[in-house]
Amino acid sequence: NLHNHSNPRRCQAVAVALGQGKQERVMEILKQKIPSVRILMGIGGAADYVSEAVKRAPTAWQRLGFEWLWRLVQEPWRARRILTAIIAFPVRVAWVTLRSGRLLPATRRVLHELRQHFFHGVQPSTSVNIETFSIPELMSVRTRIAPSPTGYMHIGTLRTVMFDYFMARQSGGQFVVRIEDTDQARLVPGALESLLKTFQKLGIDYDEGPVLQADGSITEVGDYGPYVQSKRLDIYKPYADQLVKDGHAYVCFCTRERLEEMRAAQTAAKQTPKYDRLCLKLAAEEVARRLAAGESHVIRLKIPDGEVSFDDAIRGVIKFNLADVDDQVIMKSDGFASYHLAVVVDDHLMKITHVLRGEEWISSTPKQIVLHAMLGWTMPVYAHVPLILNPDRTKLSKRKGDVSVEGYLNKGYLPEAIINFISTLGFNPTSDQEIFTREELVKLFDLSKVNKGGAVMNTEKLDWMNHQYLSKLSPEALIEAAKPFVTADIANERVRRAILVERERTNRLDEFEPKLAPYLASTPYEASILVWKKTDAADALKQLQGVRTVIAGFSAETFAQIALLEAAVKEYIVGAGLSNGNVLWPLRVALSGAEKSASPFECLWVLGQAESLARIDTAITRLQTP
RNA sequence: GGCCUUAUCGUCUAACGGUUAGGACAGAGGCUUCUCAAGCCUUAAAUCCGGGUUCGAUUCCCGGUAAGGUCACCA
Repeated sequence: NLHNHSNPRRCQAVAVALGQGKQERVMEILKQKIPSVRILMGIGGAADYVSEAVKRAPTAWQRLGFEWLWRLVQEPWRARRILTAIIAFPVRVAWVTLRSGRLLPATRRVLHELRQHFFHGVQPSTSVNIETFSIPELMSVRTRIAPSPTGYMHIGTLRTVMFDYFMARQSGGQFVVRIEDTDQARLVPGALESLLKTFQKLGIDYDEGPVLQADGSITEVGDYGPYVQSKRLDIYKPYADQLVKDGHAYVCFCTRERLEEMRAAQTAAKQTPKYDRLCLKLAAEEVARRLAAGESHVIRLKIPDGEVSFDDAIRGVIKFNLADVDDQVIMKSDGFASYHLAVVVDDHLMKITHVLRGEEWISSTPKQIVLHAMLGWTMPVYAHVPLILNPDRTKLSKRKGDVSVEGYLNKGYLPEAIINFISTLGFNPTSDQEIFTREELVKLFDLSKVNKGGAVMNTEKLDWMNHQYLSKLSPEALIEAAKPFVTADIANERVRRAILVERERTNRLDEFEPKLAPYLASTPYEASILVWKKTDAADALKQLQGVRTVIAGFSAETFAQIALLEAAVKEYIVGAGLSNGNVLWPLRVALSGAEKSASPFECLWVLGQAESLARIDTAITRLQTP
């Protein structure tokens, strides 16, 4: 039994009266299948309290904490269970406490309740509203993302995708991709392909939906297709007709002009724009006649009176007065279902259990609740995730920053970094960890821990995170990742080494291109920068000449490793009784041509012996010719 | 304007009534060092305001304020 399963935040597992040892087994299964379930404690006899199969002790007994004694007297056959609860359980808690050296949250809670009970006479909390669900049903979490193909994937969509993905993967359920393209006017050619390609680039796999093949064609996988709404047109119509037949919806012939005028008048009168139900008054014969005449029409939902509420998995209960809800169009005059009908029908037919979507959808939820009620369907769990914001705290827009996932990919952010960053925007399962593997997120994701407030997209932090991921890449993986971002030939050993050396100073892959140039061709520089701050030009010249002879004598083996080069150069410095700065500064500048650069040893390694000597010679010439 | 939602350092967040309000990014300072970067250490920085409930409120309740979302034959 799960307390209030529709809201995971308040979802607590209570395993009940299945017999000795079986409660633990149920807890175990629950914990395995639904990691978000929090198990507080299990005490024998809970089911009896819940079902009120036992008569509670008189209040005085309860207050004094002797209910167990009362029950023992009343129901001696329950002695074993009651004694287990009052003796064995505390003993076990004490044992766990001693062993771990700290109070478990559940224990703290119980102690708190006991103190409240004894010192303040507060009644212990009791469970209410128990609903029963079978475990297999809980296991089959099905989430979906339903983008409309109007361009690239929005960064906010990606976050919802990740949350959907985590929920499905952690429960062994399915993640479905469905394309919502019922608005023919907004179709963008190629947008669907681009969207699916982004899924591939990010390495996000889904169980059902359209899949982009290597040859560019699109095929579908899954048993609940088609997964593109424009291919499901005939599926919606019968439901709309049924709603009309049942009196839940009606035909409307109002022209767009009339609707516009009506709204203008309502706005002028400071009323909320809402359809005035003119066509609801039409006689059945007239409707039939005008329909037969082929008059352009839509079908509107007849929103009933009253209130609806739903339990949002992130926000808790949200209530609406249906008087504020407009009679929504569910079938458009072109014969296409509108969004509201299509989602409800599709989510139902595709057996979606959890609907995760952006906060902007909250106000359209009542329409969908009404639709569910009219069609006699049970509602999925709704979770409205917060918006991603511009630095000025308005809804993220193209004008104020990059909103497309492609855009971030093209700037050289690694897929895993983008995913890590976006998944932990508005959600963090820990108090001090920032970098999470995808597996960790799958395991730790918890809808009830998702923040309610919108979050500003902080690209500086994304840069930092990308740098973290970049520095963890293997040399081969780094070069592979950098390949699309550099124009130089990646097969060139010098290019490869330069990338490896420069990664320390790189946040994004697109920063490599300008950094590679100085390694490929020497750049002009002022001779004065060859001189270290603590010395003069004469010394710089002398040190360069000295170190040049040493480097000229290095073997190919020495040039194969940075560490060997460093050891060899430093051996020379120490042996000749010189100091690091006097030698290394001019050497480094001679090699890199810049005041700020990688270490001289790294430069030697990248450039190789011949090029290094050539650059040192150039520097020497510079110092000699004033 | 109606309805709905939200509110912890500049930013992202942690703290399920008891913490000196924790971490991260960005900032400042230091160590290291041939420079840069990285790394390490230190530092500054927050519970929107007002009531209530409570021995005790960032946390629960109410009221303000501010911000955002939404009010289509778009999704």
